[in-house]
Amino acid sequence: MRAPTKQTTNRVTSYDVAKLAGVSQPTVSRAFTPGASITKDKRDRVLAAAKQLSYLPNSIARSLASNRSNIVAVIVGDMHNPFYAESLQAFMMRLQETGRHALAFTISDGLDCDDALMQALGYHVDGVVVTSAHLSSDLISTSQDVGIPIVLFNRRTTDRALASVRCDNETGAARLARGMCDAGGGEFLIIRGDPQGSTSRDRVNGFRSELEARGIAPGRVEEIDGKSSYAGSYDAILSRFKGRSPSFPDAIFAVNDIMAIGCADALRREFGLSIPGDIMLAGFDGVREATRAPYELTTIRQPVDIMVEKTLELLEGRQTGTLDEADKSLVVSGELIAGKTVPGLAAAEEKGGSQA
Amino acid sequence: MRAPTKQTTNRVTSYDVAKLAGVSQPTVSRAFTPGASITKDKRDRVLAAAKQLSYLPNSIARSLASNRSNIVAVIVGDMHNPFYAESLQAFMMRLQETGRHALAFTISDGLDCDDALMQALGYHVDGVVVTSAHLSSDLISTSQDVGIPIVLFNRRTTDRALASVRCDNETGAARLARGMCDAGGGEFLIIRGDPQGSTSRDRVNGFRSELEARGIAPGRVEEIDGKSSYAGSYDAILSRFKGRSPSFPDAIFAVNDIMAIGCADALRREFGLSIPGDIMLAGFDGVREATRAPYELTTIRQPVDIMVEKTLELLEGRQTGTLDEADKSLVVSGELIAGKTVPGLAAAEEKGGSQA
DNA sequence: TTGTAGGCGTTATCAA
DNA sequence: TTGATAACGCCTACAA
Repeated sequence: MRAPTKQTTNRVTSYDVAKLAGVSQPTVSRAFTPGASITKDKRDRVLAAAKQLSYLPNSIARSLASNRSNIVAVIVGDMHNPFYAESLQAFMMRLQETGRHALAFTISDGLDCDDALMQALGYHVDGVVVTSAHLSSDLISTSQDVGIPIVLFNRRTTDRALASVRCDNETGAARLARGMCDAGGGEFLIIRGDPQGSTSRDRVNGFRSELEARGIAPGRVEEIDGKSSYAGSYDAILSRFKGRSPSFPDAIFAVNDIMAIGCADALRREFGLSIPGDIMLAGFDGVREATRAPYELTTIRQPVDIMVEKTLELLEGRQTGTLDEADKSLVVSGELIAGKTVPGLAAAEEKGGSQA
Repeated sequence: MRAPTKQTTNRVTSYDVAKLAGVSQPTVSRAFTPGASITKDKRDRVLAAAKQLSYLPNSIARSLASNRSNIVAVIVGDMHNPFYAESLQAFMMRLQETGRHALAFTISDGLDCDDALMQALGYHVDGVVVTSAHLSSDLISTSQDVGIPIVLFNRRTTDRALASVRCDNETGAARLARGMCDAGGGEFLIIRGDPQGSTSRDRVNGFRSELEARGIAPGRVEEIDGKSSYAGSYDAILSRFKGRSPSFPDAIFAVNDIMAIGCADALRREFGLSIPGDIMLAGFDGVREATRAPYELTTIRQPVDIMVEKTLELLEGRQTGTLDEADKSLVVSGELIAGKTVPGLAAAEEKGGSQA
């Protein structure tokens, strides 16, 4: 019951529609442009013809002509970390809501962040969001030559002025440290993530600073590498405490939730410990998984939706909020999720502050 | 220290490079085309000039001219289900490895699958992968007019001949039913997913058929709706067994892992049950989370990498494996992950079969 | 192997 | 408001 279009396979263009509707080609273009000056009558005629021919405006051609792709590249590091899966999801949704789309890249063995950025730039995307990993200075300057804005998400960089959006990692981690001290922590273990990444570093620093401020000697704070992943954290805990007669710390701070989850599973499964009965635990990110029954993790929730919104605003040059002058980063504050893995925190929150 | 390019902001084209390198524009094009006929000397000169100007070939223009976008749209339903996050990850990786990229769409309140497909078609992508949700027949025929191939992933459709790749859901579910019967199951509960979706239906049917074949009366198999999500499943279990003096089944089959996980958490947390001590549990998909310490779920692993590979082959018209004539679907078999939530299965697997 | 000429389907500019 | 015409940046013949 479809119209007897002449083309055998595909490729209906605005000219075909124009001919059928009895208008010029640019008029067809206008009919598909919201807010263009065109009479309702013509627009209707064009749309009818378009429907009849199964015409769809070619976004590729539009991009070329308008020099705007409506595509934002999103480079995401580790999709196995639910925080990044959630973030990608949030970017997709927000972009779609505003008529744009996400060209998604993942970092893997074969493709590092520079490669991904390079390829993204080739599409002349409207912007690039980098959620993880390192960018070489070379690539950054290339992107500036090409005129494509980049914003780092949940990362910052000191060596170069590159816009970024992140959570207040230091303060959040300090809040957790305070809670753990209040709950009686004396010996601490930190499971760090990527030592190269600013996020892990900032959280570790925030945590340690607060401990020092509380009079905890640095010697009572150990640090191990959880490789930013569930398995990395699980294995790190296992190999750290296996064999010797284990002497566990009072409290563990995993630099992100997925490592906290891996840590919790390891502590229970491998050592039969209970949380927080035997040992306190806190994470960071506030992913869904962390709130589930086996964990109910004490953590700091990153406000992903807000961060995504801010990131896209920065890409567009719009800019709400105050940029940190030093490093061009926009910092939003995290929300303490009391959870149940640090005793006393929930009550403290209700009273609106620390019970120091 | 960069070259004194004349343009103020951006927009270096192949003509600029050609001029600097002293060649024609198509030669520049060839220099960036693997396997094009060009002397090494010229290629080197072009590449040097390109680097000096920070030139990047414009993929958009290339798409328009060559009528090949190297972009595949991936429409993903629920990113909160780790199976889909994993699948998207796998698609991104495979596409990147072959010089293509994923334009990612997510289904949400504001954008249904038809909308997403429509927008994807507008980009004249090389193909569309649909991992979830319904497509209207209208849109499908439109896509055929436009000549863009669509492949369903983990879905099939009966009403129209649309290519699809899926796991052998019936056989997998039947395998689980067999294991549960062997382990002494007599009363069953099925937590189904989207009743509209073929995947849930197929698994339910496969499970029920096997039970019947084993002589389990249909009246001993109950079915509830878990809404394909963790929370949906958790709540379904909660409201099904709360209040009345609970009479639990022997075995629960959740149609996917994320629901099985929600079910496990609910059974333990809300009712203090142990798995498989008090009740057996099986899932489907084989996501990472299901293998973790708190769950060690008995499930069927979908071979995501293979399915992704097959899906992309179908998009390209290449086609290994045998298409089911009836519904154009390519079916791969799942792998039983014995886990620990159905007793005896691990042993049975070692012996290479059912112990019927 | 290389260069010339034309076209991909749209938006942008400018008259009418 | 509408239509002619010229970009947008590249690829694909075709000819040299």
